Amino acid sequence: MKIETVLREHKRSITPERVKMFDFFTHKHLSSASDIEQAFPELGRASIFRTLRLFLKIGVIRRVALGERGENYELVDEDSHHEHMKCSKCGKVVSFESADICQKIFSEAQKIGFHVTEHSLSILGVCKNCMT
Amino acid sequence: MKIETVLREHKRSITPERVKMFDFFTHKHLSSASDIEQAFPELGRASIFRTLRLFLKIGVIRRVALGERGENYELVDEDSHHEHMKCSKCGKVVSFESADICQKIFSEAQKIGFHVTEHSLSILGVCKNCMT
DNA sequence: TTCGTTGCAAAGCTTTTGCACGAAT
DNA sequence: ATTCGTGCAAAAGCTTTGCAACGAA
Repeated sequence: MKIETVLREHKRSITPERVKMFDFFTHKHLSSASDIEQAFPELGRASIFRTLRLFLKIGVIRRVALGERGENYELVDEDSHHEHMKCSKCGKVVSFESADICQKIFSEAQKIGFHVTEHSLSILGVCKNCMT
Repeated sequence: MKIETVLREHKRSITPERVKMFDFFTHKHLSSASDIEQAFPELGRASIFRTLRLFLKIGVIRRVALGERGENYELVDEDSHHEHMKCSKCGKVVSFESADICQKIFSEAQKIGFHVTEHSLSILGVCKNCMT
């Protein structure tokens, strides 16, 4: 996915700030606003939040809830659905394929008469290492 | 479930503030800190947050993510697992049984070597009425 | 040139902390 | 009597907004 193309499709300007943030997500898969702020101190905080909102809106990233203050985001991957599990001791995050959970959610939504636009599974626990 | 018993089991004082908050959850199932603050203006904000944290810790309530600023909480129901779907137009929240999703999560966690302590599924969408 | 986007600073919310007073055990 | 919990006020963390200046189209 080329961010330039997506921005053009949505009639939004291609700016160095947006390209920087997009590139950041391609190498740090799960990031928060403050991760980005630390990585690019020259970016204004407001622009970071505005760009995150834009990326959400045009479907470039999605929110990932992990039971914390402050949201996390990751690039949307069209053809692979996964969710995250976070160790509340060491902070490690593990992802796993979740196509079947996705499917379950959609079928449940259909029963109720809901059109799902966004979903996120937040799992906290303790990893093998931290179980002592 | 009697809150007095649970508090006693955990060697915590039984106070009118804690009882009030517990009772509030029994009739308004999904609530945020500010819902409680509005319902009981006489309670200090700090005590509300402290009590929420206590209730979380002793397993009386659980966090419910709904893609918003500010957390929501609900009473833990030992023998029925459900999750929530929220309409982003009208704000309506619908819950649905999710025993099978729960099971899937636990089996996935086992594979990875994780012990799940808390999980929450956040689903946003558009309900039948709002689909125009 | 025009309109969208940025950075800064200030404001807004939600949540936490320190401390003295008051209540529960 | 002692310990635990409360309220207040202040601080801290995260996110949004207003506005003037700047850069993309």
